[in-house]
Amino acid sequence: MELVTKRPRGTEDKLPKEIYKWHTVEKIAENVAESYGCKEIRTPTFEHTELFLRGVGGTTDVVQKEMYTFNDKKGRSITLKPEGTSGAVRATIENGLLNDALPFKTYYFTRCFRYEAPQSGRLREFNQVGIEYLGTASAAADAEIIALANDIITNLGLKNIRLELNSIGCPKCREQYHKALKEYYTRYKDELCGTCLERLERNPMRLLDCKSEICSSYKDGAPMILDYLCDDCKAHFDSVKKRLDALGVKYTVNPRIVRGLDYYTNTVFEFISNDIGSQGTICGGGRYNGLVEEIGGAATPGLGFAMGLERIIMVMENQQLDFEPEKKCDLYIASFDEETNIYAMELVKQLREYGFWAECDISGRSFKAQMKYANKINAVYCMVIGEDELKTKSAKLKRMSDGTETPVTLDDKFAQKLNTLVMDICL
RNA sequence: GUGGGUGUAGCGUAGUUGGCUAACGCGUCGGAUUGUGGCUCCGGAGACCGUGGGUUCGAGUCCCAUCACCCACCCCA
Repeated sequence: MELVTKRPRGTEDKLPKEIYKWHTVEKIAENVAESYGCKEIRTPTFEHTELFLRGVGGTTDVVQKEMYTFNDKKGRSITLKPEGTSGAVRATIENGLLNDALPFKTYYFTRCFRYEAPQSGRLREFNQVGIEYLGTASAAADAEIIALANDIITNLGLKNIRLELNSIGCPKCREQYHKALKEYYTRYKDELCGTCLERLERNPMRLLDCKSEICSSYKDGAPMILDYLCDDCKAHFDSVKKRLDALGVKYTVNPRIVRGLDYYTNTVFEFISNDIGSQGTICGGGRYNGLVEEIGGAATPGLGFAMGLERIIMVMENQQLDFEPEKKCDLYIASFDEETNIYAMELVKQLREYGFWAECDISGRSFKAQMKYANKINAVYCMVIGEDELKTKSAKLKRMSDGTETPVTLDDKFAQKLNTLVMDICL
């Protein structure tokens, strides 16, 4: 068959046979987030482009060349979320959630879209779980949210993950730092690329993640933000570190972590794996004290992180970690003709009401083919309904693993009987 | 955006210096004397050889383009 068109570049189909991996990861992330008091929020897949221009920042790579932006039928500029924070924060402000008890803690699962060159661990549409805390400026919150991320990683069983930490200061120390950066880079002004000349004026920190060969070659000698932190920011960073020590969360300070989104202030961090190739960051986040105000809310501090679900699953696969196993069919009921098949359907319906995974033939297959099918789908039990069983309302439950049979009466206690048998197998 | 590698049925592969109806394994569907699966045996379906051009009497095999995937740079989740 010739397909009209294939799946777009950089996208993935998550197939039924591997979906249990996703369920495993999502469940653990959700449980941990809720144990910290986070409630789920669901926001639109697309937003007005303006949100990301303001939130993420007009000089970032994400905004400048990676967004899926288009005009809708009324000519509005719409953008598919390139990241989760902006939308979540917009929604909390718009719905007045910051008027309730603070801090406001929330989590979400979302798809993100970035037009990039796909490679291992980098897709154009990818999934992440995000956490956001709004309304607390305390270093305790920084430590708690990093611990939260760490807990998810630990509960998933991930090994060899390192946490890198940095502080990029507040607007006050940023001012000093920008001045130093500007001074440094102005020396090479003649060699810088066009966008960097613009960055030099508008946002000198973005010079540090330019990909052009010449600009990036000056990165190593550039001044580092840690040396320009004001007293408050230094104290904040020290407190975060102290608290992480107390919580037993191991980290290394990496002064080069800057993060590609403009909204970050103070603490920034990344959890990194070496097991999945060069795109090893499985979690990234930090504090963003200016974001709420930037997109139109009352000045409110905030912080958060996002984990890349595809990358986490890759790590788990490479480390051969356990996922919650797939469910199996509890009972398959085979039959012979229309009459017995209809009775089988009735029984299956009852069992499903009890929460069992029960199946019978819906393809008009021969009895033998039905048995083969039961075997193929890994049914735990199977039962045959023929003329006799129909007449006597009794049958045998056959355990497929070893063939042992248990006689049962097909009355209203049948489901309970099956339940005890299924439970026995689990033990 | 820049390099390198790859593209044959659902999956994994073979296809010799270009030559006849493109092969094999797994999977799938069916069958092996009428009510019991897994093993074995037999059979069926399923591929315009990524796509489009070109060279040639003739191309899965050669050339060009294009698309996609993989890996890396970079950046990030």
